[in-house]
Amino acid sequence: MTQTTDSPLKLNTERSQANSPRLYLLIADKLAQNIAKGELNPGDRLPAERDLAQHFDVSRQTVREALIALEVSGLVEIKPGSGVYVLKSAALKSSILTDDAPGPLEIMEARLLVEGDAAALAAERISNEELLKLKAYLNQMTALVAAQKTAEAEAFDGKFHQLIASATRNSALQSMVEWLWSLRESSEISRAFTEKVRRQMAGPNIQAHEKIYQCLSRRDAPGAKAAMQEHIAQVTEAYILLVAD
Amino acid sequence: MTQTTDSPLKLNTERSQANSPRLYLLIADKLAQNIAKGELNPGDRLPAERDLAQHFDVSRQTVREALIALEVSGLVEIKPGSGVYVLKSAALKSSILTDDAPGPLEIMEARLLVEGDAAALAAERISNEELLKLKAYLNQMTALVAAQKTAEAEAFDGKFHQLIASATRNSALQSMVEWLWSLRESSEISRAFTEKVRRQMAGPNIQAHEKIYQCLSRRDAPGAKAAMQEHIAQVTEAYILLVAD
DNA sequence: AGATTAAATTGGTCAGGCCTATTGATTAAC
DNA sequence: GTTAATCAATAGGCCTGACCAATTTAATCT
Repeated sequence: MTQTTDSPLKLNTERSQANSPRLYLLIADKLAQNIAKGELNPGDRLPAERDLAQHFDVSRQTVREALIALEVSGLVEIKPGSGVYVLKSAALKSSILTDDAPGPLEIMEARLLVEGDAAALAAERISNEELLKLKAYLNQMTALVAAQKTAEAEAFDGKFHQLIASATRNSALQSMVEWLWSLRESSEISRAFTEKVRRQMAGPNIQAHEKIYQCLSRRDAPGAKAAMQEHIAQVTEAYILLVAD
Repeated sequence: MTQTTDSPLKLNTERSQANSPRLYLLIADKLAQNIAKGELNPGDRLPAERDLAQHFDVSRQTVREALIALEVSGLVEIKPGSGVYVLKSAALKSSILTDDAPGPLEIMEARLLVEGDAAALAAERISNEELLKLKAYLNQMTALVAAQKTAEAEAFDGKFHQLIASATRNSALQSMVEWLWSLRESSEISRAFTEKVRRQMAGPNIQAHEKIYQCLSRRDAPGAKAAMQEHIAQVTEAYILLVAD
């Protein structure tokens, strides 16, 4: 869970139709799965490049490329002369790749708590500049919703929440919000829920976001927290209603 | 902030000096800088691998590894048979990637909020079995502290907190607590922080953990939250005092 | 046993080669 | 003349085999 907005491994990008199953990506994927599956624990040293090459029946260069992909993704650390080691945070990062990702309700519950806290903190620390930016997002969101462009509107929804997290001046908090947001697309079931909600509600709730913005602009920490939690709780409610189908 | 010219890629993180200047990271860094500098605009195609190799006076494999690093970082897209293209979001990401790991105080602040919430949730959902396990951890921690084995005691400290997070029945929350805990070893400064606190305080604060356990055992959510936050605040306080040195 | 040194291991890089996919120009067909 | 098939140049994908530098481990010598 680094600051990079997208998922740790963007392996198999859009491979819907036998596109380019580049070998090193397959290898990287397999290794990542092994890490996520717990067969490789944090701190463990991976087999030597030469051994991996033999095991997967590929060249050493391909293995190297896979390992570099994993390193840049933050799953492993390559120590020249020593070996390749699984990082402690690897399990969390690779969890996005696997099916044991948190469910929609878990995500929403976590967001309720974390983003609530973040809103409260942000109310005390947000700058006027950021408030202006927030207002701008809100306006664009409003316009896009009015224009029925819900997809684009949701992009600003994300930016809105992310900016609040950023205003906490706490990068750890920011990363967590980012991560929770990214989880919406992490699993099949989450994607399905996001899609359903997207269809059900015609874009983000403008009033809810407006209320959050108002609280932040007057530096009302408890109010911001309450407004944020109310907002997320409302979305969660929509989730639950959809389950009834 | 350190005066080390932050590269767009988080490659070569916090190396004080000539640690492992792996060539492919240098190449990736240079290319990323060119992108960030605007010399390579989104949509542009990079020179061919063979040309880049000649330009940088390195082997083609090294260039390939650099390009793969850039691709995983989301800066470029590699189209087999066609070329390497700068992505639209490249400029944005190259600036985002510069930020480093959360600092000790950020970590503690995040823990204060997240673990506080987690404790409250856990109080409502923890099972008797888990309470027993928690008590067992507490006992072992106590014994180890008494025996001056602070290192082993801290291991149970971690287990204690992790079990509480687990008791929330929310895997997202659990992952975040796990991540925050792992961050203690993520950077040089955080390691130093952990080490200092470790030396200063003779092991985990038994009383604080006891209080948390008591609240959980009587299903007192607000109490558990308060106790947890008080505990973390106390550790943070200790750290701030140490900085005064 | 402890310190020192030598050997084995591991990642880093280079060289040259062959394959497949893409692309654009050439040519053939309509 | 326009379109379609063809072919060659170019791009990345992957392989073999080799050598270097850092690290680790084993052997050796106090």
